Amino acid sequence: MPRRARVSPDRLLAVAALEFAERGFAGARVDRIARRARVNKAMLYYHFKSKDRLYRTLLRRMFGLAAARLDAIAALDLPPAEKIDRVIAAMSAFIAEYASFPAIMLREVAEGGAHLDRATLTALAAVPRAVAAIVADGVAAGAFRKVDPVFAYFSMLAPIVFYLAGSPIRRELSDLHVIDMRALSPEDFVAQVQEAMRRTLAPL
Amino acid sequence: MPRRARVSPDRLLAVAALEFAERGFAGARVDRIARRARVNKAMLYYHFKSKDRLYRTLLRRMFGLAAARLDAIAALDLPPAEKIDRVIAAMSAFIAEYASFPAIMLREVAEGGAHLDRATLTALAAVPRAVAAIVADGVAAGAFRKVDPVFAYFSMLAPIVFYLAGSPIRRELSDLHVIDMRALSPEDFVAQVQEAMRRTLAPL
DNA sequence: GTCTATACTTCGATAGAC
DNA sequence: GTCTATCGAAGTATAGAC
Repeated sequence: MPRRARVSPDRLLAVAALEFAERGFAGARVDRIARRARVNKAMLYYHFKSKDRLYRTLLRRMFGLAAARLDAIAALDLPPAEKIDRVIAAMSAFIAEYASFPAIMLREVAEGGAHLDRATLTALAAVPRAVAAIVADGVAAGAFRKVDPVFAYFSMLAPIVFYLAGSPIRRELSDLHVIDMRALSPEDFVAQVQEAMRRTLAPL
Repeated sequence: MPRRARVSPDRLLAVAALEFAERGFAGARVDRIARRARVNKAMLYYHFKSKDRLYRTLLRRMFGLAAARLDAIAALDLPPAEKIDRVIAAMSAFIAEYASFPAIMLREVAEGGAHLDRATLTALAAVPRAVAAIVADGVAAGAFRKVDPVFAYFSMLAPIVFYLAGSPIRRELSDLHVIDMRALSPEDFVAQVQEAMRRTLAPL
């Protein structure tokens, strides 16, 4: 066993996630990622070839993990309303584990997928696909009223992603006494999204 | 009257909005803004001093305009539910006029307000403040159930901003035949958000 | 106010030793 | 696999003529 673990690509990716979430693709600095991961910059290039490939590798993995969890929920034998509840909880839990996810997602949507290749876009698309499938099933079974699955996807995940990605700016606004939006806890927020989706999807 | 209008800061800002929306602050290129506006780069610096100040000027104006429209709605003598309906329609109309708004908003939330000064953050905060005030009034008057105003703000505006900012990536996904999410029109989307908010806020 | 030319800096990427 | 040193491209900003 080596005294010090060999440089693990996983750790590099975790550090890169922080940098890309905070600064975006263009604002991220390869030097800074290397320094934060305490590896040499040349090592980073040895493992990932280029900044682009590092970024795409990170996103493919992140979106793949998120989609896998949603697919697992979709495959359960549960009432559609219960699945939606779990999807919301699962995304919130996923973000608690991968705190960089919301900012990266916001940036990538704004970016229009500019730096992404087909494989990465496919991984990204698996997230709305999983949610839309659950909603479509619920509508077909009469458990939900006739809503568009894409609308339902946006109205449950956009608030969560937006709200959680917005923690830094809310803190900034509070610190400068511009406006205080800290009263609502993330847990309460998620619970309110669940309640809102029950009402939004209920038949009648 | 001069043959060619003098370089107007307004036109520079409109062009800058496109560039910042597409590429973000770090990805935006001053050269490119100048070229797209068909002015000399030195001219741009003459008017705005620096990239930072150009960016802040743009954001202050954009958020100021949006907040002014919401404040006007808040001041009307209407039932709270009707105001919420109008807020959603107004934001959608605002984005139709200023198409760069959603992407810039997404990026700035992800960025945590890094490039913003106090005046710009104040302008930005006026948007949630206006919405939260309407919701709080509605709750106090018993027209809405007891929801958190910040939650209500995110659940009505995040889907709209996210969905409209996402047009480029949805087109990209369609073109590559990854997933097709074009069935839902922006008008239908907005109408569904209005319906969802009615249900979310209804007493009981 | 408007332009050309350029100074100065930062960054992504690689060569080459070990 | 890991490091030091550095190259070349690209970017922000300004000096100075008109």
